[in-house]
Amino acid sequence: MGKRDEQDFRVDSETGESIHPDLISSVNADMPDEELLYDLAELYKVFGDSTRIKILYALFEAELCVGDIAELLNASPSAVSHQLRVLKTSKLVKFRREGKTVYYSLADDHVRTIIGMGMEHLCE
Amino acid sequence: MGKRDEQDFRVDSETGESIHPDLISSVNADMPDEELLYDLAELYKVFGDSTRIKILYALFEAELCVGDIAELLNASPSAVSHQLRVLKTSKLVKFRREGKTVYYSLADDHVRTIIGMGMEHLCE
DNA sequence: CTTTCATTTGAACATCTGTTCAAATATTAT
DNA sequence: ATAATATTTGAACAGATGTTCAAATGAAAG
Repeated sequence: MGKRDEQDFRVDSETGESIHPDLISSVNADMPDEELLYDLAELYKVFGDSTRIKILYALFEAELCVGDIAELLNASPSAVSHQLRVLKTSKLVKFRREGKTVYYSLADDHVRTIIGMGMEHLCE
Repeated sequence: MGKRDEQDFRVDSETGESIHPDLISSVNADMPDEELLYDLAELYKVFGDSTRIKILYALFEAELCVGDIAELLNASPSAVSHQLRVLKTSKLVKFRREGKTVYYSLADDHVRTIIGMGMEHLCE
């Protein structure tokens, strides 16, 4: 985190004016809050790892426990658990415990829709 | 790139069986190709940076040149250009040259839809 | 052809990320 | 209690990522 407050760039050396000042103002007016855009990027960051995408895709089909997911992805239970924590934090998956076993499933249908959109963009 | 071929985990020390073998097979059968899932993650990775999200959002409103975007985001033209290259590579933006100036715009409406989905997930 | 402006490029650097490994926790059975 | 199994956790490490800076390119004007 933390890469704000740089400086002012692109101020014309003579006049102090930018190329399209009006356009900039009008676009700027319609930009969502810095924080919202930051959170949005954070959300997509979660989808931006193939291990996590595989986990989500696996959960499309069924509720699964950590060990099953690990075997399915050919990954270590530890690695899977670490990533499940990320997905949990982003409220993309939910879980329930049954004895020693913890079962994970998709939190809601947004995940399907978001991934579906991505697939559409890729497959055309 | 490159983190395949680890080992086999989770093979029961005695029997050599996993907890839910049938489930694993059936889920595995419906999983898309490794490569497709990888590309999907790569696509989302592009959305997973606040600078790039801001650029895309700015382009929702209008076609803009590099300098304008830089001023809008309070970032250096160089940083913006680097990120525009990433967006170009992912076919999310297109550009045209007019004299010294290069104008960028959204490649298609998928970008809007994908970002819209993310916003929906956040704002509920 | 030299200058100027807009953009791009490449290398360097600091930061972030995901996996591994070992150890800890949780739950059930003996 | 002790053992066994499933999962979680934390530290360490390697690799990826985004910004900066300086230098290069492209295009129009003098």
